[in-house]
Amino acid sequence: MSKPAKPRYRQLKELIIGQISAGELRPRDRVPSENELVDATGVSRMTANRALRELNDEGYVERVAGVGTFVSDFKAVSHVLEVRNIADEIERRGHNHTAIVLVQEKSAAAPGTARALRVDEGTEVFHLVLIHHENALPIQVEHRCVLMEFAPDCLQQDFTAITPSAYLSAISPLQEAEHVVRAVMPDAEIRNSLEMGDHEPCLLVSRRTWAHGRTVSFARLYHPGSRYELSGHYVPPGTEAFSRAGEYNDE
Amino acid sequence: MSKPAKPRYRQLKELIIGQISAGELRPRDRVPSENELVDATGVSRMTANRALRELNDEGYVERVAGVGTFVSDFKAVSHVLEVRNIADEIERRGHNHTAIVLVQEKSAAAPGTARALRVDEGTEVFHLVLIHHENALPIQVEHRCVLMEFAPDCLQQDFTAITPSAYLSAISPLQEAEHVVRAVMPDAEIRNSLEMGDHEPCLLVSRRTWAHGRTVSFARLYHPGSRYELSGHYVPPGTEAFSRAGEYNDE
DNA sequence: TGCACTAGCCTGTATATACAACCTGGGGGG
DNA sequence: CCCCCCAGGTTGTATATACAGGCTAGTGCA
Repeated sequence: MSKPAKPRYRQLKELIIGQISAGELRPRDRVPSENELVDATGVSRMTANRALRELNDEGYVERVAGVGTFVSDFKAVSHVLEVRNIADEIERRGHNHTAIVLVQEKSAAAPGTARALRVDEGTEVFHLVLIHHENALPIQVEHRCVLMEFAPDCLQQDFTAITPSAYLSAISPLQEAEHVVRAVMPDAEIRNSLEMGDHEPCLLVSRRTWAHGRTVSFARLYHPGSRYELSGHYVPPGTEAFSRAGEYNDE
Repeated sequence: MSKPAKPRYRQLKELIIGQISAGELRPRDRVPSENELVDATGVSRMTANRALRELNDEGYVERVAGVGTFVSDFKAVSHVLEVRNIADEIERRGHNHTAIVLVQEKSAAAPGTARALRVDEGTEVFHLVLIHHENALPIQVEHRCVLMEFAPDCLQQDFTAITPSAYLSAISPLQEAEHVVRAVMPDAEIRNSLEMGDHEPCLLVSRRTWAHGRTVSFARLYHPGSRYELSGHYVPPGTEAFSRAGEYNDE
């Protein structure tokens, strides 16, 4: 008994997603046009159109009438849980971003990290610790572990020039991301690094990213509670955007 | 000079969204079938199909082959920033939810609240304060302000039986939502309500919701940092789901 | 009464065709 | 040399048509 047989527009979508995942199509590359897909696969143009249109709606590609279809940068894929690059975020606010690298080494994965990355405890991974500054004020401590096979030249990178997040996006097409947000009290090291007062809480974002179905990286991002917030809003498609939230304290 | 004229499938979508927003079509109501739309508006069935299909993709409606198209509940609209109903969330974990109502009154909006709701300072609004428990352990303090015109019978509701979030969803189709997440230290009242230790931080979620383009409600949701986390992950459509994150601490 | 089957409506997909709008590059005129 | 304009490729939309598959209600038979 044969399977229900996936519809052809779906097969086309998966073909293209597969090429993006495999790295054959990289961000900003041109995707075959509708007519080229028609010639190559024998479907009708409306079917190719539907495949590309849905890939566009889902953020995989961006289409420009009269020009063509191009692979998106990952950030465009996810307006769900945006994979924030702290440097972009700061620059979008018109501020200046700088970073200090505290640790950049190969070391054995600690138990929690090993579980997060789904590797055996003690597996060697790249370990990074950075402090990110916004206008000279520390805004994030980044503890990151990266699987060695995905970024063999990790120790040679200058992470004051390009953030680990941007570096990983560049070398590997990120496909899945998971965030867990918690409020925690920082230990002395984090508190010092972020120049925080006593009894001031941290917003801790734990982020795992995947590519090709495998975990690539696990990061713990600590932010001073008094200087950082996460925000997001949902606007149904077709509605006009509205202004962002500010601070709303009643005292 | 006339406008570019929106495409007809878009007009159709907006027509139906409008009827949902206006309450003419309520959740679980049947939406006209493709052929009915063809007869009513003169478009071709493919055009009606595209309108309904996109409304389905966007979560406004749900379609069942052979049966029809039906208006969704709001929760399905946003898998972007899910509008969490704490009671549903707790029940999904298989736990027991109870709530205590501390305040349920009409009062003047404080400055920050007035700004968040975009009303004049001192405007009378409904003010609610609840403590939500998960298996008898306090998990959330909810400070909520609701515009009176949207919920005139707010003072008569029994919010131990139905959460304010569910109540508001039921009386008005929520369309836009905004969340801001911060780590803060609780004041004594919150700390007591949540049975928290000293120097333990709170995860504060500020949420505004809109309907019909107007702000409906503004809520501050305080959670004990040691017992609560927010999580979300992005998986591109077509990929198999993967297991959720747990706790990853290295000490 | 109760069961099986079918007619009919609904959505899902696929195709061929047509025209509009957009963008780029190149050729021709000033 | 520069600018304008147009040809051709590309996406965006609309339509008519066709067939497949899911679901329901009602018919009719046992």
